[in-house]
Amino acid sequence: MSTNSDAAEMFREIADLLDVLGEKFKPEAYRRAARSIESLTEDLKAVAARGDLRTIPGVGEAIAEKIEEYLKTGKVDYYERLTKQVPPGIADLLRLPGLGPKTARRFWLELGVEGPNELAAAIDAGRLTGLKGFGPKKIEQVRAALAAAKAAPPSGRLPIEEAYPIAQRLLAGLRASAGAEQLEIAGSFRRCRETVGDLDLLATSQTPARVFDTFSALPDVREVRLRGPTKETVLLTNGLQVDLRVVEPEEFGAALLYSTGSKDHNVHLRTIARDRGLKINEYGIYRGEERVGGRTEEEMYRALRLSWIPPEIREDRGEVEQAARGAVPRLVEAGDLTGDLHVHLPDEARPADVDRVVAGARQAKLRYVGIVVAGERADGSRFELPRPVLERIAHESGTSLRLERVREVPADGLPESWPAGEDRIVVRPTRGVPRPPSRKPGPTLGPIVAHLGGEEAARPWIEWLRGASGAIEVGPGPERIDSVSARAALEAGIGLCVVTGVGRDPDDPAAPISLGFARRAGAEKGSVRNAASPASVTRNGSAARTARSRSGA
DNA sequence: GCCGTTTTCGGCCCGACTGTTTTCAGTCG
Repeated sequence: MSTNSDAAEMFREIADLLDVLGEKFKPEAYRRAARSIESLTEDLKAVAARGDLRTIPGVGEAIAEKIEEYLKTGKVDYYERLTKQVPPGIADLLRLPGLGPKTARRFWLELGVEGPNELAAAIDAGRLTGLKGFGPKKIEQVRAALAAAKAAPPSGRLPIEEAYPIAQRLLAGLRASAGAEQLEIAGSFRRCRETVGDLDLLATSQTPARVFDTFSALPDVREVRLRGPTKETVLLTNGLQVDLRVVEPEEFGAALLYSTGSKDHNVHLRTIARDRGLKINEYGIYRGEERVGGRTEEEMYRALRLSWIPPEIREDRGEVEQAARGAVPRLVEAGDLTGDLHVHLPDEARPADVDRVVAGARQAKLRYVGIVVAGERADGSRFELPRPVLERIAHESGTSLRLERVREVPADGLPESWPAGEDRIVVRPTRGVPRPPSRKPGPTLGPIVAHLGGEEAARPWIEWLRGASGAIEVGPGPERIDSVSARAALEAGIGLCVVTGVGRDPDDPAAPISLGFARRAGAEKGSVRNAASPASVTRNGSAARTARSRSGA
Protein backbone atom coordinates (compact mmCIF):
# COMPACT_ATOMS: atom_id res chain seq x y z
CA MET A 1 0.00 0.00 0.00
CA SER A 2 1.19 3.42 -0.81
CA THR A 3 1.40 6.41 1.47
CA ASN A 4 -1.37 8.07 -0.50
CA SER A 5 -3.96 5.33 -0.14
CA ASP A 6 -3.02 4.84 3.54
CA ALA A 7 -3.50 8.54 4.25
CA ALA A 8 -6.77 8.62 2.30
CA GLU A 9 -8.01 5.61 4.26
CA MET A 10 -7.16 7.33 7.54
CA PHE A 11 -9.05 10.48 6.56
CA ARG A 12 -12.06 8.33 5.61
CA GLU A 13 -11.96 6.73 9.05
CA ILE A 14 -11.75 10.17 10.65
CA ALA A 15 -14.84 11.14 8.63
CA ASP A 16 -16.76 8.07 9.87
CA LEU A 17 -15.77 8.80 13.46
CA LEU A 18 -16.81 12.45 13.18
CA ASP A 19 -20.10 11.30 11.63
CA VAL A 20 -20.85 9.11 14.64
CA LEU A 21 -19.89 11.94 16.95
CA GLY A 22 -22.57 14.04 15.24
CA GLU A 23 -20.34 16.56 13.45
CA LYS A 24 -22.17 18.31 10.64
CA PHE A 25 -19.81 19.34 7.82
CA LYS A 26 -16.39 18.11 8.85
CA PRO A 27 -16.97 14.51 7.73
CA GLU A 28 -17.60 15.59 4.13
CA ALA A 29 -14.53 17.82 4.25
CA TYR A 30 -12.34 14.87 5.28
CA ARG A 31 -13.93 12.62 2.63
CA ARG A 32 -13.31 15.20 -0.07
CA ALA A 33 -9.66 15.42 0.98
CA ALA A 34 -9.46 11.60 0.97
CA ARG A 35 -10.87 11.44 -2.56
CA SER A 36 -8.43 13.93 -3.99
CA ILE A 37 -5.43 12.41 -2.21
CA GLU A 38 -6.39 9.07 -3.73
CA SER A 39 -6.53 10.43 -7.25
CA LEU A 40 -3.13 12.11 -6.96
CA THR A 41 -0.59 10.89 -9.51
CA GLU A 42 2.28 11.98 -7.32
CA ASP A 43 3.46 10.64 -3.97
CA LEU A 44 2.29 12.74 -1.00
CA LYS A 45 5.90 12.91 0.21
CA ALA A 46 6.93 14.65 -3.00
CA VAL A 47 4.02 17.10 -2.82
CA ALA A 48 4.84 17.87 0.82
CA ALA A 49 8.53 18.35 0.01
CA ARG A 50 7.56 21.04 -2.51
CA GLY A 51 5.31 22.68 0.08
CA ASP A 52 2.30 22.17 -2.20
CA LEU A 53 -0.03 20.17 0.05
CA ARG A 54 -2.57 22.97 0.16
CA THR A 55 -2.87 23.00 -3.62
CA ILE A 56 -4.63 19.62 -3.33
CA PRO A 57 -8.37 20.28 -3.65
CA GLY A 58 -10.08 19.93 -0.29
CA VAL A 59 -6.83 20.16 1.67
CA GLY A 60 -6.58 23.30 3.79
CA GLU A 61 -4.49 24.34 6.75
CA ALA A 62 -5.71 21.71 9.23
CA ILE A 63 -5.56 18.70 6.93
CA ALA A 64 -2.20 19.77 5.47
CA GLU A 65 -0.79 19.83 9.01
CA LYS A 66 -2.15 16.34 9.64
CA ILE A 67 -0.53 15.06 6.44
CA GLU A 68 2.80 16.57 7.51
CA GLU A 69 2.45 14.92 10.91
CA TYR A 70 1.61 11.60 9.27
CA LEU A 71 4.60 11.74 6.94
CA LYS A 72 6.93 12.68 9.78
CA THR A 73 5.76 10.37 12.57
CA GLY A 74 3.61 7.75 10.85
CA LYS A 75 0.58 8.69 12.88
CA VAL A 76 -1.84 11.52 13.57
CA ASP A 77 -2.68 12.56 17.12
CA TYR A 78 -6.17 13.80 16.20
CA TYR A 79 -7.03 10.42 14.66
CA GLU A 80 -5.69 8.53 17.68
CA ARG A 81 -7.78 10.68 20.00
CA LEU A 82 -10.94 10.10 17.96
CA THR A 83 -10.49 6.33 17.94
CA LYS A 84 -10.33 6.47 21.75
CA GLN A 85 -13.68 8.27 21.87
CA VAL A 86 -15.60 5.75 19.76
CA PRO A 87 -15.60 1.96 20.22
CA PRO A 88 -13.93 0.20 17.26
CA GLY A 89 -17.00 -1.91 16.40
CA ILE A 90 -19.14 1.16 15.63
CA ALA A 91 -17.42 1.54 12.27
CA ASP A 92 -18.63 -1.98 11.36
CA LEU A 93 -22.20 -0.91 12.14
CA LEU A 94 -21.88 1.91 9.60
CA ARG A 95 -21.07 -0.61 6.86
CA LEU A 96 -24.49 -2.25 7.27
CA PRO A 97 -26.80 -1.14 4.45
CA GLY A 98 -29.60 1.10 5.66
CA LEU A 99 -27.78 1.89 8.87
CA GLY A 100 -26.12 5.28 9.07
CA PRO A 101 -24.26 7.37 11.63
CA LYS A 102 -27.37 8.61 13.43
CA THR A 103 -28.63 5.11 14.09
CA ALA A 104 -25.20 3.73 14.99
CA ARG A 105 -24.80 6.56 17.50
CA ARG A 106 -28.19 5.83 19.05
CA PHE A 107 -27.44 2.12 19.40
CA TRP A 108 -24.18 2.98 21.06
CA LEU A 109 -25.43 5.67 23.44
CA GLU A 110 -28.96 4.42 24.17
CA LEU A 111 -28.34 0.65 24.21
CA GLY A 112 -24.63 0.47 24.94
CA VAL A 113 -24.17 -1.55 21.73
CA GLU A 114 -20.55 -1.33 20.52
CA GLY A 115 -20.51 -3.62 17.47
CA PRO A 116 -22.39 -6.03 15.20
CA ASN A 117 -22.34 -9.01 17.58
CA GLU A 118 -23.72 -6.96 20.46
CA LEU A 119 -26.36 -5.54 18.15
CA ALA A 120 -27.49 -9.02 17.13
CA ALA A 121 -27.68 -9.98 20.79
CA ALA A 122 -29.67 -6.85 21.59
CA ILE A 123 -32.18 -7.67 18.85
CA ASP A 124 -32.54 -11.28 20.09
CA ALA A 125 -33.12 -9.98 23.60
CA GLY A 126 -35.89 -7.72 22.27
CA ARG A 127 -34.10 -4.59 23.41
CA LEU A 128 -34.90 -2.67 20.23
CA THR A 129 -38.63 -3.08 20.65
CA GLY A 130 -40.20 0.14 21.84
CA LEU A 131 -37.18 2.22 20.83
CA LYS A 132 -38.53 5.36 19.18
CA GLY A 133 -38.53 5.04 15.40
CA PHE A 134 -38.05 1.27 15.45
CA GLY A 135 -41.10 -0.67 14.31
CA PRO A 136 -41.07 -4.39 13.48
CA LYS A 137 -40.03 -3.82 9.83
CA LYS A 138 -37.03 -1.69 10.74
CA ILE A 139 -35.89 -4.23 13.33
CA GLU A 140 -36.24 -7.04 10.79
CA GLN A 141 -34.24 -4.96 8.30
CA VAL A 142 -31.36 -4.56 10.74
CA ARG A 143 -31.46 -8.25 11.62
CA ALA A 144 -31.34 -9.22 7.94
CA ALA A 145 -28.47 -6.80 7.28
CA LEU A 146 -26.48 -8.31 10.15
CA ALA A 147 -27.09 -11.84 8.87
CA ALA A 148 -26.17 -10.87 5.30
CA ALA A 149 -22.95 -9.18 6.43
CA LYS A 150 -21.99 -12.28 8.39
CA ALA A 151 -22.77 -14.68 5.51
CA ALA A 152 -21.12 -12.59 2.78
CA PRO A 153 -18.59 -10.01 3.94
CA PRO A 154 -18.87 -6.70 2.05
CA SER A 155 -17.77 -7.43 -1.49
CA GLY A 156 -16.34 -3.96 -2.06
CA ARG A 157 -15.91 -2.49 -5.51
CA LEU A 158 -15.78 -4.60 -8.65
CA PRO A 159 -13.04 -4.16 -11.29
CA ILE A 160 -14.65 -2.54 -14.33
CA GLU A 161 -13.58 -5.38 -16.64
CA GLU A 162 -15.66 -7.74 -14.48
CA ALA A 163 -18.63 -5.37 -14.41
CA TYR A 164 -18.48 -4.83 -18.17
CA PRO A 165 -20.01 -8.11 -19.41
CA ILE A 166 -22.67 -7.94 -16.70
CA ALA A 167 -23.60 -4.43 -17.77
CA GLN A 168 -23.81 -5.54 -21.41
CA ARG A 169 -26.13 -8.42 -20.46
CA LEU A 170 -28.43 -6.11 -18.49
CA LEU A 171 -28.57 -3.65 -21.40
CA ALA A 172 -29.32 -6.44 -23.87
CA GLY A 173 -32.04 -7.84 -21.62
CA LEU A 174 -33.72 -4.47 -21.27
CA ARG A 175 -33.42 -3.65 -24.97
CA ALA A 176 -34.97 -6.97 -25.92
CA SER A 177 -38.32 -6.58 -24.24
CA ALA A 178 -38.76 -3.74 -21.82
CA GLY A 179 -40.15 -0.98 -23.99
CA ALA A 180 -37.25 1.25 -23.05
CA GLU A 181 -36.40 3.97 -25.57
CA GLN A 182 -33.20 5.71 -24.55
CA LEU A 183 -31.01 3.53 -22.36
CA GLU A 184 -27.60 4.33 -20.86
CA ILE A 185 -25.31 3.20 -18.09
CA ALA A 186 -24.26 6.18 -15.99
CA GLY A 187 -22.28 6.35 -12.74
CA SER A 188 -18.61 5.50 -12.35
CA PHE A 189 -19.01 2.88 -15.10
CA ARG A 190 -19.64 5.67 -17.61
CA ARG A 191 -16.70 7.61 -16.20
CA CYS A 192 -14.69 4.41 -16.78
CA ARG A 193 -13.36 4.29 -13.25
CA GLU A 194 -11.09 1.32 -12.56
CA THR A 195 -13.64 -0.11 -10.14
CA VAL A 196 -17.39 0.30 -9.76
CA GLY A 197 -19.36 0.10 -6.51
CA ASP A 198 -22.68 -0.37 -8.30
CA LEU A 199 -24.27 0.12 -11.72
CA ASP A 200 -26.57 3.06 -12.51
CA LEU A 201 -28.94 2.49 -15.43
CA LEU A 202 -31.04 5.23 -16.91
CA ALA A 203 -33.93 4.86 -19.33
CA THR A 204 -36.84 6.69 -20.90
CA SER A 205 -40.06 4.80 -21.47
CA GLN A 206 -43.81 5.22 -21.93
CA THR A 207 -44.30 2.24 -19.65
CA PRO A 208 -41.96 2.40 -16.65
CA ALA A 209 -43.74 -0.40 -14.80
CA ARG A 210 -43.07 -2.75 -17.70
CA VAL A 211 -39.39 -1.75 -17.69
CA PHE A 212 -39.15 -2.52 -13.97
CA ASP A 213 -40.98 -5.85 -14.38
CA THR A 214 -38.60 -6.89 -17.16
CA PHE A 215 -35.61 -5.72 -15.17
CA SER A 216 -36.63 -7.60 -12.00
CA ALA A 217 -36.98 -10.80 -14.00
CA LEU A 218 -33.53 -10.74 -15.66
CA PRO A 219 -31.50 -13.88 -14.89
CA ASP A 220 -28.69 -11.90 -13.19
CA VAL A 221 -31.11 -10.39 -10.66
CA ARG A 222 -31.33 -12.07 -7.25
CA GLU A 223 -33.64 -9.77 -5.34
CA VAL A 224 -35.43 -6.44 -5.55
CA ARG A 225 -34.24 -4.09 -2.83
CA LEU A 226 -36.70 -1.28 -3.39
CA ARG A 227 -39.08 -0.14 -6.07
CA GLY A 228 -40.88 3.15 -6.51
CA PRO A 229 -42.66 4.73 -9.47
CA THR A 230 -39.42 6.07 -11.05
CA LYS A 231 -36.67 4.01 -9.51
CA GLU A 232 -35.80 0.41 -8.74
CA THR A 233 -32.82 -1.05 -6.91
CA VAL A 234 -31.87 -4.71 -7.26
CA LEU A 235 -29.13 -7.00 -6.06
CA LEU A 236 -27.50 -9.27 -8.64
CA THR A 237 -26.54 -12.89 -7.99
CA ASN A 238 -22.91 -11.82 -7.59
CA GLY A 239 -23.86 -9.22 -4.94
CA LEU A 240 -23.53 -6.17 -7.19
CA GLN A 241 -26.19 -3.51 -6.66
CA VAL A 242 -27.89 -2.02 -9.72
CA ASP A 243 -30.11 1.07 -9.75
CA LEU A 244 -32.48 1.67 -12.63
CA ARG A 245 -34.24 4.99 -13.11
CA VAL A 246 -36.90 5.77 -15.69
CA VAL A 247 -37.35 9.43 -16.56
CA GLU A 248 -39.20 11.60 -19.11
CA PRO A 249 -37.34 12.27 -22.39
CA GLU A 250 -37.05 15.99 -21.59
CA GLU A 251 -35.34 15.05 -18.32
CA PHE A 252 -32.94 12.49 -19.74
CA GLY A 253 -29.94 14.80 -20.13
CA ALA A 254 -30.35 16.20 -16.64
CA ALA A 255 -30.68 12.74 -15.14
CA LEU A 256 -27.69 11.43 -17.13
CA LEU A 257 -25.56 14.36 -16.01
CA TYR A 258 -26.66 13.98 -12.43
CA SER A 259 -26.10 10.24 -12.18
CA THR A 260 -22.80 10.21 -14.05
CA GLY A 261 -21.16 12.40 -11.42
CA SER A 262 -18.63 12.39 -9.87
CA LYS A 263 -19.89 13.88 -6.66
CA ASP A 264 -17.28 16.64 -6.70
CA HIS A 265 -18.06 17.45 -10.34
CA ASN A 266 -21.78 17.68 -9.54
CA VAL A 267 -21.22 19.90 -6.53
CA HIS A 268 -19.07 22.20 -8.66
CA LEU A 269 -21.77 22.45 -11.34
CA ARG A 270 -24.44 23.21 -8.74
CA THR A 271 -22.25 25.93 -7.27
CA ILE A 272 -21.89 27.52 -10.71
CA ALA A 273 -25.64 27.23 -11.25
CA ARG A 274 -26.33 28.95 -7.95
CA ASP A 275 -23.85 31.74 -8.72
CA ARG A 276 -25.63 32.38 -12.03
CA GLY A 277 -29.08 32.45 -10.45
CA LEU A 278 -29.95 29.00 -11.79
CA LYS A 279 -31.12 25.83 -10.10
CA ILE A 280 -30.03 22.39 -11.22
CA ASN A 281 -31.40 18.98 -10.28
CA GLU A 282 -31.86 15.60 -11.96
CA TYR A 283 -34.95 16.87 -13.83
CA GLY A 284 -33.51 19.91 -15.47
CA ILE A 285 -32.02 23.34 -15.08
CA TYR A 286 -34.20 26.27 -14.09
CA ARG A 287 -34.16 30.05 -13.85
CA GLY A 288 -36.83 30.70 -11.25
CA GLU A 289 -39.87 28.82 -12.53
CA GLU A 290 -38.62 28.81 -16.11
CA ARG A 291 -37.06 25.63 -17.36
CA VAL A 292 -33.98 26.31 -19.48
CA GLY A 293 -32.76 22.80 -20.31
CA GLY A 294 -32.66 19.10 -19.48
CA ARG A 295 -33.25 17.00 -22.60
CA THR A 296 -29.55 16.53 -23.33
CA GLU A 297 -26.31 16.94 -21.41
CA GLU A 298 -25.17 19.54 -23.93
CA GLU A 299 -28.24 21.63 -23.05
CA MET A 300 -27.38 21.43 -19.38
CA TYR A 301 -23.74 22.46 -19.84
CA ARG A 302 -24.72 25.19 -22.31
CA ALA A 303 -27.14 26.72 -19.82
CA LEU A 304 -24.22 26.95 -17.38
CA ARG A 305 -22.14 28.54 -20.17
CA LEU A 306 -19.82 25.53 -20.19
CA SER A 307 -18.82 23.34 -23.09
CA TRP A 308 -19.73 19.65 -22.87
CA ILE A 309 -17.32 17.62 -20.75
CA PRO A 310 -16.53 13.97 -21.59
CA PRO A 311 -17.75 11.66 -18.80
CA GLU A 312 -14.31 10.11 -18.22
CA ILE A 313 -12.84 13.37 -16.89
CA ARG A 314 -15.78 14.54 -14.75
CA GLU A 315 -13.84 14.40 -11.51
CA ASP A 316 -13.49 18.10 -10.64
CA ARG A 317 -9.80 18.10 -11.39
CA GLY A 318 -9.86 21.30 -13.40
CA GLU A 319 -12.15 20.20 -16.24
CA VAL A 320 -14.95 22.58 -15.18
CA GLU A 321 -12.59 25.56 -15.40
CA GLN A 322 -11.43 24.33 -18.83
CA ALA A 323 -15.06 24.08 -19.97
CA ALA A 324 -15.69 27.65 -18.83
CA ARG A 325 -12.81 28.78 -21.07
CA GLY A 326 -13.97 26.54 -23.90
CA ALA A 327 -10.70 24.67 -23.55
CA VAL A 328 -11.78 21.10 -22.81
CA PRO A 329 -9.22 18.75 -24.39
CA ARG A 330 -10.39 16.76 -27.39
CA LEU A 331 -9.80 13.30 -25.96
CA VAL A 332 -8.64 10.41 -28.12
CA GLU A 333 -11.47 8.46 -29.78
CA ALA A 334 -11.71 4.96 -31.24
CA GLY A 335 -11.73 6.44 -34.74
CA ASP A 336 -8.35 8.09 -34.08
CA LEU A 337 -6.55 4.77 -33.74
CA THR A 338 -4.37 4.13 -36.77
CA GLY A 339 -2.89 0.81 -35.80
CA ASP A 340 -2.13 -1.76 -33.15
CA LEU A 341 1.41 -2.42 -31.97
CA HIS A 342 0.87 -5.42 -29.73
CA VAL A 343 -1.27 -8.29 -31.01
CA HIS A 344 -0.78 -11.81 -29.67
CA LEU A 345 -1.85 -14.85 -31.66
CA PRO A 346 -2.96 -18.05 -29.91
CA ASP A 347 -0.27 -20.46 -28.69
CA GLU A 348 -0.97 -22.93 -31.50
CA ALA A 349 -1.28 -20.19 -34.12
CA ARG A 350 -2.21 -21.03 -37.69
CA PRO A 351 -2.21 -18.92 -40.86
CA ALA A 352 -5.99 -18.49 -40.50
CA ASP A 353 -5.34 -16.54 -37.30
CA VAL A 354 -3.38 -14.00 -39.33
CA ASP A 355 -6.33 -13.72 -41.73
CA ARG A 356 -8.63 -13.09 -38.80
CA VAL A 357 -6.38 -10.28 -37.52
CA VAL A 358 -6.15 -8.78 -41.00
CA ALA A 359 -9.94 -8.84 -41.43
CA GLY A 360 -10.43 -7.22 -38.02
CA ALA A 361 -7.81 -4.58 -38.72
CA ARG A 362 -9.37 -3.69 -42.08
CA GLN A 363 -12.78 -3.42 -40.50
CA ALA A 364 -11.34 -1.10 -37.83
CA LYS A 365 -9.63 0.87 -40.64
CA LEU A 366 -6.19 0.30 -39.13
CA ARG A 367 -3.13 0.84 -41.31
CA TYR A 368 -0.56 -1.22 -39.43
CA VAL A 369 -0.61 -4.10 -36.98
CA GLY A 370 2.31 -5.37 -34.96
CA ILE A 371 2.08 -9.10 -34.33
CA VAL A 372 4.23 -10.68 -31.65
CA VAL A 373 6.21 -13.28 -33.59
CA ALA A 374 8.70 -14.34 -30.96
CA GLY A 375 9.58 -13.78 -27.37
CA GLU A 376 9.74 -15.06 -23.88
CA ARG A 377 6.73 -15.92 -21.74
CA ALA A 378 6.24 -14.91 -18.12
CA ASP A 379 7.48 -18.37 -17.03
CA GLY A 380 10.73 -17.87 -18.93
CA SER A 381 9.98 -20.32 -21.76
CA ARG A 382 10.61 -19.10 -25.30
CA PHE A 383 8.20 -19.13 -28.19
CA GLU A 384 8.23 -18.37 -31.90
CA LEU A 385 5.35 -18.46 -34.35
CA PRO A 386 5.47 -21.45 -36.76
CA ARG A 387 6.95 -20.84 -40.21
CA PRO A 388 3.61 -21.02 -42.13
CA VAL A 389 2.25 -18.27 -39.89
CA LEU A 390 5.34 -16.09 -40.40
CA GLU A 391 5.02 -16.61 -44.14
CA ARG A 392 1.38 -15.57 -44.05
CA ILE A 393 2.36 -12.42 -42.15
CA ALA A 394 4.99 -11.58 -44.76
CA HIS A 395 2.56 -12.33 -47.56
CA GLU A 396 -0.36 -10.31 -46.12
CA SER A 397 1.69 -7.22 -45.45
CA GLY A 398 0.57 -4.77 -48.11
CA THR A 399 0.42 -1.06 -48.67
CA SER A 400 -3.03 -0.38 -47.21
CA LEU A 401 -2.36 -2.54 -44.17
CA ARG A 402 1.19 -3.20 -43.06
CA LEU A 403 1.95 -6.11 -40.77
CA GLU A 404 4.92 -5.68 -38.45
CA ARG A 405 6.95 -8.31 -36.69
CA VAL A 406 7.16 -7.67 -32.96
CA ARG A 407 9.53 -9.32 -30.56
CA GLU A 408 8.56 -9.49 -26.92
CA VAL A 409 11.52 -9.45 -24.57
CA PRO A 410 11.74 -9.67 -20.80
CA ALA A 411 13.08 -6.62 -18.98
CA ASP A 412 16.30 -8.36 -18.00
CA GLY A 413 16.92 -9.54 -21.56
CA LEU A 414 16.87 -6.22 -23.36
CA PRO A 415 19.04 -5.99 -26.46
CA GLU A 416 22.16 -3.85 -26.54
CA SER A 417 21.01 -1.15 -28.90
CA TRP A 418 17.83 0.64 -29.95
CA PRO A 419 16.15 0.00 -32.23
CA ALA A 420 17.36 -3.58 -32.21
CA GLY A 421 17.34 -5.44 -35.48
CA GLU A 422 14.29 -5.12 -37.64
CA ASP A 423 11.65 -5.94 -35.11
CA ARG A 424 9.72 -3.68 -32.85
CA ILE A 425 10.26 -4.49 -29.19
CA VAL A 426 7.64 -5.04 -26.55
CA VAL A 427 9.21 -5.09 -23.11
CA ARG A 428 7.68 -7.47 -20.61
CA PRO A 429 8.72 -6.48 -17.08
CA THR A 430 9.98 -9.72 -15.64
CA ARG A 431 8.43 -11.10 -12.51
CA GLY A 432 10.92 -10.77 -9.69
CA VAL A 433 12.85 -8.18 -11.74
CA PRO A 434 10.40 -5.32 -11.45
CA ARG A 435 12.86 -2.51 -12.03
CA PRO A 436 13.94 -1.32 -15.46
CA PRO A 437 17.56 -1.61 -16.57
CA SER A 438 19.89 1.36 -16.19
CA ARG A 439 20.36 1.75 -19.94
CA LYS A 440 17.63 3.86 -21.49
CA PRO A 441 16.03 3.30 -24.87
CA GLY A 442 17.20 5.53 -27.69
CA PRO A 443 15.65 8.78 -28.83
CA THR A 444 13.73 7.41 -31.81
CA LEU A 445 11.76 4.21 -32.11
CA GLY A 446 11.32 3.15 -28.52
CA PRO A 447 9.86 0.04 -26.99
CA ILE A 448 6.30 -0.56 -25.95
CA VAL A 449 6.23 -1.46 -22.27
CA ALA A 450 3.41 -3.92 -21.75
CA HIS A 451 2.41 -6.65 -19.32
CA LEU A 452 3.07 -4.11 -16.59
CA GLY A 453 0.66 -3.70 -13.74
CA GLY A 454 0.04 -1.62 -10.67
CA GLU A 455 0.80 1.96 -9.75
CA GLU A 456 3.88 1.03 -7.75
CA ALA A 457 5.29 -1.10 -10.59
CA ALA A 458 4.60 1.62 -13.15
CA ARG A 459 6.58 4.42 -11.49
CA PRO A 460 10.13 3.18 -12.25
CA TRP A 461 9.19 2.40 -15.86
CA ILE A 462 7.75 5.86 -16.32
CA GLU A 463 11.08 7.23 -15.08
CA TRP A 464 12.90 4.87 -17.46
CA LEU A 465 11.05 6.24 -20.47
CA ARG A 466 11.18 9.89 -19.38
CA GLY A 467 13.09 11.86 -21.97
CA ALA A 468 13.49 8.78 -24.17
CA SER A 469 11.08 7.35 -26.71
CA GLY A 470 8.65 4.53 -26.17
CA ALA A 471 5.13 4.09 -24.88
CA ILE A 472 3.25 2.21 -22.17
CA GLU A 473 0.18 0.06 -22.74
CA VAL A 474 -2.87 1.24 -20.81
CA GLY A 475 -5.90 -0.88 -19.97
CA PRO A 476 -7.69 -3.18 -17.54
CA GLY A 477 -6.28 -6.10 -15.64
CA PRO A 478 -3.10 -6.72 -13.68
CA GLU A 479 -0.88 -6.61 -16.77
CA ARG A 480 -1.55 -3.05 -17.90
CA ILE A 481 -1.39 0.38 -16.27
CA ASP A 482 -4.56 2.07 -15.07
CA SER A 483 -5.70 5.64 -15.69
CA VAL A 484 -3.89 7.03 -12.65
CA SER A 485 -0.53 5.70 -13.83
CA ALA A 486 -1.42 6.70 -17.39
CA ARG A 487 -1.92 10.28 -16.23
CA ALA A 488 1.47 10.15 -14.52
CA ALA A 489 2.97 8.85 -17.79
CA LEU A 490 1.39 11.67 -19.81
CA GLU A 491 2.64 14.23 -17.30
CA ALA A 492 6.12 12.80 -17.83
CA GLY A 493 5.71 13.27 -21.59
CA ILE A 494 5.38 9.55 -22.33
CA GLY A 495 2.95 8.20 -24.91
CA LEU A 496 0.28 5.60 -24.32
CA CYS A 497 -0.52 2.51 -26.30
CA VAL A 498 -4.23 1.68 -26.55
CA VAL A 499 -5.64 -1.83 -27.01
CA THR A 500 -7.71 -1.95 -30.23
CA GLY A 501 -9.40 -5.32 -29.81
CA VAL A 502 -8.10 -6.59 -33.15
CA GLY A 503 -7.46 -10.32 -32.86
CA ARG A 504 -9.50 -10.54 -29.66
CA ASP A 505 -12.84 -12.09 -28.81
CA PRO A 506 -15.63 -9.60 -29.66
CA ASP A 507 -16.85 -9.79 -26.05
CA ASP A 508 -13.40 -8.98 -24.62
CA PRO A 509 -13.81 -5.58 -22.93
CA ALA A 510 -10.06 -4.81 -23.01
CA ALA A 511 -10.33 -2.45 -25.99
CA PRO A 512 -13.16 -0.14 -24.86
CA ILE A 513 -11.78 -0.02 -21.32
CA SER A 514 -8.25 0.68 -22.55
CA LEU A 515 -9.58 3.62 -24.57
CA GLY A 516 -11.66 4.73 -21.58
CA PHE A 517 -8.63 4.69 -19.27
CA ALA A 518 -6.58 6.68 -21.80
CA ARG A 519 -9.38 9.27 -22.04
CA ARG A 520 -9.74 9.30 -18.28
CA ALA A 521 -6.04 10.10 -18.06
CA GLY A 522 -6.72 13.07 -20.34
CA ALA A 523 -4.97 11.65 -23.41
CA GLU A 524 -5.44 13.50 -26.67
CA LYS A 525 -4.78 11.91 -30.03
CA GLY A 526 -1.24 13.27 -30.12
CA SER A 527 -0.13 11.44 -26.99
CA VAL A 528 -1.40 8.02 -28.07
CA ARG A 529 1.32 6.16 -29.95
CA ASN A 530 -1.02 4.06 -32.05
CA ALA A 531 -3.11 7.07 -33.04
CA ALA A 532 -0.15 8.56 -34.87
CA SER A 533 0.32 8.48 -38.60
CA PRO A 534 1.99 5.29 -39.88
CA ALA A 535 5.08 7.27 -40.92
CA SER A 536 5.96 8.19 -37.36
CA VAL A 537 5.70 4.63 -36.10
CA THR A 538 7.61 2.83 -38.86
CA ARG A 539 10.77 0.85 -38.34
CA ASN A 540 12.65 3.74 -39.86
CA GLY A 541 13.93 5.70 -36.90
CA SER A 542 14.68 8.83 -38.91
CA ALA A 543 11.09 9.01 -40.09
CA ALA A 544 9.94 8.80 -36.52
CA ARG A 545 12.29 11.56 -35.49
CA THR A 546 11.22 13.81 -38.34
CA ALA A 547 7.56 13.33 -37.63
CA ARG A 548 8.02 14.11 -33.99
CA SER A 549 10.17 17.19 -34.41
CA ARG A 550 7.76 18.56 -37.02
CA SER A 551 4.84 18.20 -34.65
CA GLY A 552 6.89 19.92 -31.98
CA ALA A 553 6.67 17.02 -29.55
C1' DG B 1 -12.80 21.70 7.78
C1' DC B 2 -12.79 24.04 3.28
C1' DC B 3 -13.59 27.81 0.37
C1' DG B 4 -14.30 32.59 -2.21
C1' DT B 5 -14.61 37.31 -10.27
C1' DT B 6 -20.32 39.18 -5.70
C1' DT B 7 -17.62 36.38 0.42
C1' DT B 8 -11.86 35.71 5.16
C1' DC B 9 -17.50 34.48 7.42
C1' DG B 10 -21.33 31.81 6.40
C1' DG B 11 -22.42 28.88 3.65
C1' DC B 12 -21.80 23.72 2.46
C1' DC B 13 -26.48 19.47 -3.66
C1' DC B 14 -30.83 17.81 -3.43
C1' DG B 15 -34.43 14.52 -4.27
C1' DA B 16 -36.28 9.34 -3.94
C1' DC B 17 -37.54 5.99 -1.01
C1' DT B 18 -38.61 3.66 3.41
C1' DG B 19 -40.58 3.09 7.77
C1' DT B 20 -42.54 5.27 11.04
C1' DT B 21 -44.89 8.50 11.11
C1' DT B 22 -50.11 12.24 11.88
C1' DT B 23 -45.62 15.58 9.21
C1' DC B 24 -40.87 13.53 9.41
C1' DA B 25 -36.08 11.54 10.06
C1' DG B 26 -32.68 8.76 8.23
C1' DT B 27 -30.20 6.80 4.46
C1' DC B 28 -28.59 6.72 -0.02
C1' DG B 29 -26.67 8.18 -4.27
